[in-house]
Amino acid sequence: MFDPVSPQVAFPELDQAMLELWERERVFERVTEREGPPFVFYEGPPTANGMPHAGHVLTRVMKDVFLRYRSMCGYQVPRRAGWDTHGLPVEVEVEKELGISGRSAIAEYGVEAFSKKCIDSVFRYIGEWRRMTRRIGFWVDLDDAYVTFHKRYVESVWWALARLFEEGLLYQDYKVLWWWAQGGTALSSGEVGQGYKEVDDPSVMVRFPIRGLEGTSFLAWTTTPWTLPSNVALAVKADAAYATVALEDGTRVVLAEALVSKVLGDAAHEVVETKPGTGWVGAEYTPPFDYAAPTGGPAHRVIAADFVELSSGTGMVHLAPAFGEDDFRACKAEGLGFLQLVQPDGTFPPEVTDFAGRFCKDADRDIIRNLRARGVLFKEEVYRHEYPFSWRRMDDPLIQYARTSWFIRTTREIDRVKANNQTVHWEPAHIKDGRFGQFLEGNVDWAISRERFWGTPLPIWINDVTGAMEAVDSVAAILARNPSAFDHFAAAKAADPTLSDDLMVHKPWIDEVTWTKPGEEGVYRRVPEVIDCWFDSGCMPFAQWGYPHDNRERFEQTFPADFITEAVDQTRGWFYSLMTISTLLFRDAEAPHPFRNCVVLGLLTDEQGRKYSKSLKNYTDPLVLMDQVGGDAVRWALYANTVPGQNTRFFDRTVRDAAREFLLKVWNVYSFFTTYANIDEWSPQAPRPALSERSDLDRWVLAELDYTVRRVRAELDDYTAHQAVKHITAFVDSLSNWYVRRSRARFWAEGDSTDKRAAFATLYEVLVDLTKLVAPFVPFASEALYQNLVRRFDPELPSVHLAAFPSPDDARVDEALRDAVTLARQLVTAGSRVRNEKKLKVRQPLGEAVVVVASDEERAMVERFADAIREELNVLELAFTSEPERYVDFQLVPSFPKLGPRLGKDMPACKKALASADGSALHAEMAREGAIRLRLPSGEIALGPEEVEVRLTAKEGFAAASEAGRVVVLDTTVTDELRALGFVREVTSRLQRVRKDRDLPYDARVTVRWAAEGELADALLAHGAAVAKEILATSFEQAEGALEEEATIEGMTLRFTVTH
RNA sequence: GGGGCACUAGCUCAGGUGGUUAGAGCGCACCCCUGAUAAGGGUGAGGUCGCUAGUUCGAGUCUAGCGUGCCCCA
Repeated sequence: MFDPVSPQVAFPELDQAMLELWERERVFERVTEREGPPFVFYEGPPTANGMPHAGHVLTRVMKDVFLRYRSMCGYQVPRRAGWDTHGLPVEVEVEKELGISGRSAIAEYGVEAFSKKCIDSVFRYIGEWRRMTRRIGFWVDLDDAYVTFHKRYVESVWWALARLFEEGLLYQDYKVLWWWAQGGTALSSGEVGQGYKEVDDPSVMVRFPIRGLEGTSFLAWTTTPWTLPSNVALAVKADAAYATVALEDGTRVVLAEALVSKVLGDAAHEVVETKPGTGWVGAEYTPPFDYAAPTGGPAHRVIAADFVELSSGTGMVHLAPAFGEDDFRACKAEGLGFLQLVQPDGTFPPEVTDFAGRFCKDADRDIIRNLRARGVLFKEEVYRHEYPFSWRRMDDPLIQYARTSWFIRTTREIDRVKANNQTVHWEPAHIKDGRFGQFLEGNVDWAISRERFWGTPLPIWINDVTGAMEAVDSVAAILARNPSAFDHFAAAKAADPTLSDDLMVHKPWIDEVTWTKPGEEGVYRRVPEVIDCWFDSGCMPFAQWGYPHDNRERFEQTFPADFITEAVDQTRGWFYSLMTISTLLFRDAEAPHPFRNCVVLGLLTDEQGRKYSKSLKNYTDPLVLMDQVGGDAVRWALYANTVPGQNTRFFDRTVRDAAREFLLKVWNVYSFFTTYANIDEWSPQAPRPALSERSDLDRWVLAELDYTVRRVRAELDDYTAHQAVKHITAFVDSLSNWYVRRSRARFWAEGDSTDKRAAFATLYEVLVDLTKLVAPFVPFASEALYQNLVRRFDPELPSVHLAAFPSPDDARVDEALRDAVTLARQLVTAGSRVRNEKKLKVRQPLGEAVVVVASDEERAMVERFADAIREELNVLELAFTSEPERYVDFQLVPSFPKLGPRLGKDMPACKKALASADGSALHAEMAREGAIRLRLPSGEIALGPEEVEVRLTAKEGFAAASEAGRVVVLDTTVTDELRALGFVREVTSRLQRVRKDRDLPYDARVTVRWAAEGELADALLAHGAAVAKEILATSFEQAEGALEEEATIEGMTLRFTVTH
């Protein structure tokens, strides 16, 4: 016996039961411990210091489906979790918690205490992450996760950095970067990109008096007035024309000729001279401020630069090399000096006497006022543009700021990275040469250092006297240089035994590590920087094992990954860091590495296409949704609705639809099966008829199943889950709406028969395979089915997830059968349309349906399923006509795919010739001769039967309809006999309803007494036995007197009593 | 300013290698079925496939330009 299965099911409760089952039976452990060829997966480490949302759910279920699939295919699939624990996000959370902000505040609070706080903060929401991960059914080993701040992990990262240093790929340079002054650090381009917002900024034109030309000034333009005290040069466009313009007040200004009217507008002016930009190169001028002089080279002269544009401003650009990347490069190329009159905290230094101590951008207004007062300001405007702010604190504007910084020379190796990229399978494919490829094209050296606290310390020590540098790759390497290097940490640990050993490789303790070298003066001291946390996560292929200090074998076994997937925002994040680091370090490895297949997921948005956001509250907490409709519904909805790389509007309705359309349909079939199997005491151990003994319907559904298995395997091998879902959905529809519907009577037939045994065996086999087929997608429901359908009879495997994924079975393949059913269903559709149009309800039997098909092959196909078509259309006879011309018009259309290559330019003529010819005659000719001849302008051609399609259209005047080129004609005459049969159906239906209303067991026998008059009575007298059989009545007798119930059929009264 | 992606039915979305009747779900209208039943199913209406050119015998599909939206970068 199977457990009885109610058609009503509470999926959330079922989820819980399955989760408990998995834990009780250690299913996850058994899956991962199994032997098999490896399928390597890398988990991109999330940061657990924020709440997980639906987007995280998407990546987790997408990882899960492919991993479960591979496990079921016999691979050994390691599923190690990881956590990203360093970096600015963590620091900022702690700052918020402490109510402090900025580098100096942290230094004041104490770096030691701050680092301890960071460790506490990193796993603040790990409970929520664990709960979400478990609830959605993502199998990952959270208890053996790699953690980026662990000493062993940090040492691996050090090893990577030391290698790069030795190869000259890690260097220090002075560069202009986006600088977060309040936070005291530079930001990576990815971080900067997250902080753009639209703001109004001043745009000023300032007079720069030309030396030696009394009364004449360059008119230069800038949008950052606060950089004017640090002016070093002016830039012109070499080949542009520059005009000297006399103004009303007698002064003269120089600016690009093209911009004269735009800048001066209606004001009276006269162009007195024009010369090219090159004519001004070298000219000297007096800068607007003289707080300090540039050092290291000449200054205050005009240079030519190619980035000068004439679309706005004056065509003369103020250059402050300390505060602009272009400026820096241009001035350096000319050998000019340098001046940086803003301090790292963003304030003006004391020598800028008028503005000392003020935040530079806040001083813009007063600087403009000062310029105006001195008559140097020419014009002031406001312009609106996108400007970057700190993504962690959107009130803090970033500034471009020259700093010394550490870089990885990625540009030197970028061709290797590109070649590696070319071998990766990206899904969707356009990422390779699109977003990711383009990013590589624009590659710049990776600014890797951060002047912060909580991160992997840069493992470079510099001799404070000689300047010699050393990179170390481990604690052991440090101890080899100075055995007592960590004595201070040991002392700290003695004072506080809870101090984690992982902190010995972190600030501030690591900063106290020093050494000397014999015969060399000076002390080696560490540089102050930590590194970009993207470098940490990019090292995970080896750092998760502590390689190369540890686990060399494990690393080699798990490199490269077969599969990773994350959202599109990781293109410049994890995908880049993984591939770049791997390419630089493992240059001899066979490409692709460190990942072979990468699925790039789009963003989830709300119904209006807006990003999910906490402040808008425009999404339901995924945990709440799962508790309402179940984890499988959420998973299925995500697989069915998200295409890799595409944003998806995902909201509650999507999930509810998924439950209804898919899960409930499968569940209903399952419930149907168990109900009748139990009534018949059928069990899987019962003898099963061989395939050849089963009906066409059985072999059809098995052929469909096999087709689906092949398609689903192919799609999952290609990482296109959404396509796999489509094939499964189509199969479930066929199973439910054709196989089960057509087979119902076979299951409730009396007694025993081969056909009945075939039906049970077939539906059982289909359900078991379907269960395995959908297990990677909907692990909970499939497990529930498996437990009841399989495990109770075969306790060997405790879980569907330990079973083998269904394999193609050549014995089941039957394309002809699949085509025949497709045709039968098309004819049913056409016939249903006729009934609909003629208002002939299906319960009224009709005498005959005439089918018109185009060929003998089609006729044979139809005959194979004639019974089904008759029953579906409720007609007594299914006939074929010998004179199709009576009912239909024939039209021949060229088969374009077959004829196109042969005929080429003659195609339109061929189509026209066929359309204008007599279709019936052509059809007859084809039947007679096996080919038809057509006269085209270019000559005569012959077309074979494969080269044309025959289309039939129903003629007017018949109850007929065409579908896909076939026609069904119904005889709509309702004879008395047919009318009587209609009554029988009506009465049967009413009586069945009574059984159901009384909740009688499916196999309960009843007796019926009835009374009626006229033709209704005649019908029941004639066909009472048929009614009785249908409703399991042991007697069905006409009666007099008091009867309990009454029904009206076509205006006639039926009275009856049903007794159980 | 540069790059990427998208634009298909009222809504949400599918549509290998170009092939001539462009599909699904939801919604809507009409209807059917009734022991899979607090479900299920059928039929229908609804589409200049963003616009304009081009390549081709043939373009939702390929090319170019344009428009709109989103993402990324500057």
